[in-house]
Amino acid sequence: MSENNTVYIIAGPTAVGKSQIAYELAQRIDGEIINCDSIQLYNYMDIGSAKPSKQEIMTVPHHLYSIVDPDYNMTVATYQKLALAVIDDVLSRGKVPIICGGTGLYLNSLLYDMDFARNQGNLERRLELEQMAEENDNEYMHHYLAAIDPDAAERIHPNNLRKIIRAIEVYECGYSIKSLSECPINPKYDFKFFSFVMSKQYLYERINNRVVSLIENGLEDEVRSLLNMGYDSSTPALKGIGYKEMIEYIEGRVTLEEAITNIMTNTRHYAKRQLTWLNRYGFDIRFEITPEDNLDSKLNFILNN
RNA sequence: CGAGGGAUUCCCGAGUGGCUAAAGGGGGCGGACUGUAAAUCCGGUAGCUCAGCUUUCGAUGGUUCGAAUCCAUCUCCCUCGA
Repeated sequence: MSENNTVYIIAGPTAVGKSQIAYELAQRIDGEIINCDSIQLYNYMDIGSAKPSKQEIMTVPHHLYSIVDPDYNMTVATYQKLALAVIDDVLSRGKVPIICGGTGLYLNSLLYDMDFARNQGNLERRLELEQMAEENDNEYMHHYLAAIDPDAAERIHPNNLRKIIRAIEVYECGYSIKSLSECPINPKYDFKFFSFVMSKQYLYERINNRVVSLIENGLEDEVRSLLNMGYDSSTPALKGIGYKEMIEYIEGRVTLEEAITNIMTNTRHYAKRQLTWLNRYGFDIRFEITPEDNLDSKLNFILNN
């Protein structure tokens, strides 16, 4: 319908207020929001993952929120496929896609022309390799990788078992793990990539407040009901921040107080990793939010860039 | 009041005469990252004019060539007994 291929991206660390910005932006530019948060993809995990409210979801179309159950084996490749399809669908209807979320790798899968189809891997083989890693040490596994795929081995730290195993798995499927630097930007879209950051002090204050409100909003009940559904700490999604700590509390291994401080600490760590990740881009349009900024100042910034 | 135990770097916690600015963990700080990514992993972390010097192991004084480690006194904490 239109040859406009503009895709907005609202990125930033957890708790900077991305969802709200995306929501307001969508209303101004007739946009539709596409989730780029690995945990918000899951059903029944609304409070802990701080999903947009039902009210917001009813007002503006939100895509890829609550689309799989907590035990679903999600991967970037799947996410990429789903998200690209949604982007194209939104564009085809003449609306503006607004990607919102803080999962860096998932964001990369849209921003860059990453071809996951060629790097498949093999789950069964992965289990064998994990077994092999248990019987040997990290160094052994790293040597093993170095023998077959020296380039990958050079890029992966000897202690990063998970990545070593993945690289071996991929190599045995006839491919090689690539480095992001080999990947061009996805030429199909015209990205307007905004990242919102904050001073550590301000961000951490917001994180702490948010954790308190998650608890007040019923995080414990949400986690209990997930456990009642049969999910447990081994379920992939329940390893998310807020969930794993609450499970420890519910199982009596820590006090509520401890669980809360653990959630705060882990969220801060996560936010720091996100900030580090964002620094890699260099082509994002960055807005440093201060306590004095209101929604309008953020929106005007986006609309004027 | 009597008998024991303890005070260690931001926190927890090893260390019982030199190899100790002090293990390990946590936190804080920085970083990496193409199929679990809210994951996984890495590096620093007393100060300085930084291969050298200065300050640090409750406080003060002592023994010793040399002390977080031994001795004395003091302060605070814990346990048991009155």
